Amino acid sequence: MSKEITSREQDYSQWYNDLVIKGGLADYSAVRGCMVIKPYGYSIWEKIQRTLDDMFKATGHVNAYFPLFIPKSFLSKEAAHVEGFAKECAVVTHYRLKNSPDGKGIIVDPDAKLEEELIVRPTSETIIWNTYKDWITSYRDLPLLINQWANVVRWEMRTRLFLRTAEFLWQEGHTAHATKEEAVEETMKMLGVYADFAEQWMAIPVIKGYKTANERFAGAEDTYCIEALMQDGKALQAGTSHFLGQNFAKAFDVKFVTKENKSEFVWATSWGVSTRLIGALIMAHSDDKGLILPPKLAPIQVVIVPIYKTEEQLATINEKATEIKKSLEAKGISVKYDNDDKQKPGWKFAEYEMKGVPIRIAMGPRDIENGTVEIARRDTGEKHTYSFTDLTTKVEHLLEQIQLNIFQKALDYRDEHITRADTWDEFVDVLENKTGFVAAHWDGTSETELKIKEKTKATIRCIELNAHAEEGKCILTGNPSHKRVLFAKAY
RNA sequence: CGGGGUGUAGCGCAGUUGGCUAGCGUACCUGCUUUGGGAGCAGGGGGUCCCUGGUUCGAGUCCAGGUACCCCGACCA
Repeated sequence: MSKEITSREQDYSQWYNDLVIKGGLADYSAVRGCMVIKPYGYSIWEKIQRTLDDMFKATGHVNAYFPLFIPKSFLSKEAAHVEGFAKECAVVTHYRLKNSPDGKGIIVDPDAKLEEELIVRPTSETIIWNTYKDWITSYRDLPLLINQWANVVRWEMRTRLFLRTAEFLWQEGHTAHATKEEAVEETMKMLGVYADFAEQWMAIPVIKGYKTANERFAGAEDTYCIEALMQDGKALQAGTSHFLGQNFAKAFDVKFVTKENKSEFVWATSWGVSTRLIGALIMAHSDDKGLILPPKLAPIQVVIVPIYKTEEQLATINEKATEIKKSLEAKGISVKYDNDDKQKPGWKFAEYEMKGVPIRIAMGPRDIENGTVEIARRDTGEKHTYSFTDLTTKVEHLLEQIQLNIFQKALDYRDEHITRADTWDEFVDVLENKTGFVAAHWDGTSETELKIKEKTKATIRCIELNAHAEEGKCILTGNPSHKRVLFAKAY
C-alpha cells in the first residue's frame, strides 16, 4: 500500500525512478544533478568494485590515486580532448569565503582568486599523463598498468539517477605501452573483461564493438564499447575501452628509450565503467513489482521471513532459521533473517520483492511441523515447498538458476530486438515501433550518420567486432556499404 | 538552454469564491487485539504552507519577481 510502483507501460521513466528511490538504492540530493547513493545501492557498487578490481588485478593492473583537481592549462594540451569536455566542466576559481558585508550569510572572498583555475576532473587522462611523464624514461618502465577508483564531475544539462549524474563514481584504467600492438591488445583485453563482467555477473548480454568517429572518446584513436539493450528498447553504453594512440604521449611529451637507444613516444589506453552500470542493472531485469537483481551482485541473496503467532513459535523458528542461515553463510551466501516484529510477513514479502532479493524463504508453524520451508524466487515468482534436507544445496542451485534465467531472458529479449532493415521506411518503422537495435548498411560517412540522427534520433551504437562482410546499400544515401552497423536510440 | 509540471507534517497529497483553529492518507509514539501476501481499533505528537515583496480588515489561496526540483528535448558515460 505504502509504496506503489508506476508500471513500465504507464510511464517507463517514472517506473525507473520509483525502483531507484523506493527500492532504497539512491535518492535525490540537495545538489542539482547529484544523488545520494544509499547503503543498499552502495553495497551493489561495492560488489561491482570488488569483482572488477579482482579482474583488473588478475590482468596485471595495480591501483593508484590522482588528484581531483586539474590545472586548467592541462586540459587544453590535447586538442580533441578539451573540445570534448570543455562544455561540462566544474571550475574552482577561489579558495576562501568570508562573511558578507551586509551581515547576511557568506560570500566568496574576491581577494582569494586562484592564479590558475582548477577543473574538477571530468576524466583523468591529463593529470595522469602529466604524471606519467616523470615516471617513464625507459622501455624497462613499460608497460605501466594503472587503475584508479574515483569520482568525476561532468556538468550535464540533464541528469538521471545512476544513468547520468553530475558527479559519478567510476574506475578509469590508464596504461602506457612500448608498442602500438601491445596497446591495442590491452584495449581489447579490457573490453573483454567488461563484457565478461556484464554477462557473467550482471547477467546482461552485451555487444562488443567499436564506435564511429562521431561517437569516439575525445582524444582517442579508437573507442571500443559494450552495448546493452534496456527493456524499453533503448541501448545503453555499459563500458568503454579506448586506444589512445600516441595522442596523450605527444601532448604531455611522454617518451621512452628503446632497447636500441632510440627515443619514442609511448602508446596509451584508457578504459572505464561507472555507477551507470547500476542503472543498467535495474533496467535490464526488473519488473513492475520492483527490482530483480542478479544473485551474484545482490547485497542480500536470501531473506528468511518467519511467520508466527506466539512467542514459542517464534523461538522455534528462530532456532531453525539461524541454523539455515549459518549453513547458507558457510557456502558464502549472504542471508538476512528478518525477524523484526514491527512488520508483518505480507509487508516483508512485498518489501523484499521491491528490493529484488533473489530468494525468499518463509517459515511458519506449519513448516516446522512438516520439516519444510517455502521458497519463492523473485525472477519467476514461483513458490515451492522444500524439506530441510539438502536445503543449502538447493538454494545454491536455485541461485545459479536465477542468475542464468535472468541472463537468458535478457538475451532472448536482446536477440529478438536486433532487426535487419534494408529500406529507409523499414528502418524508421523498426526504430519507432519495434525499437531495439537495427542492423543496417551505412555508407561510412559522418554526414550520413548525423543526418540519420537528426531524422530518427538513432545513432550508430557500434560496429560489431564480429560483423561479417556483406555488400549492401546505405539505408539513407544508397551508397555502397560493406557491412551492417548497429543503430539504436540510446541513453 | 527551449517546452511542460511541481514546491503545504518524514513521505504521498487535498485545500472551493480570499475568511476565522490548515486538513486527509501513510509513517511515527502509547495501549490492546493481530501475524501463511503491504493488519484492526482507540488515543497522541508533529507545520517557516519554497523565498521576497505587493494588494487586503484578513493571503496556503490573488498579483509581481525570484528560487529549487522533476519530466520531455538538444549535449553526454
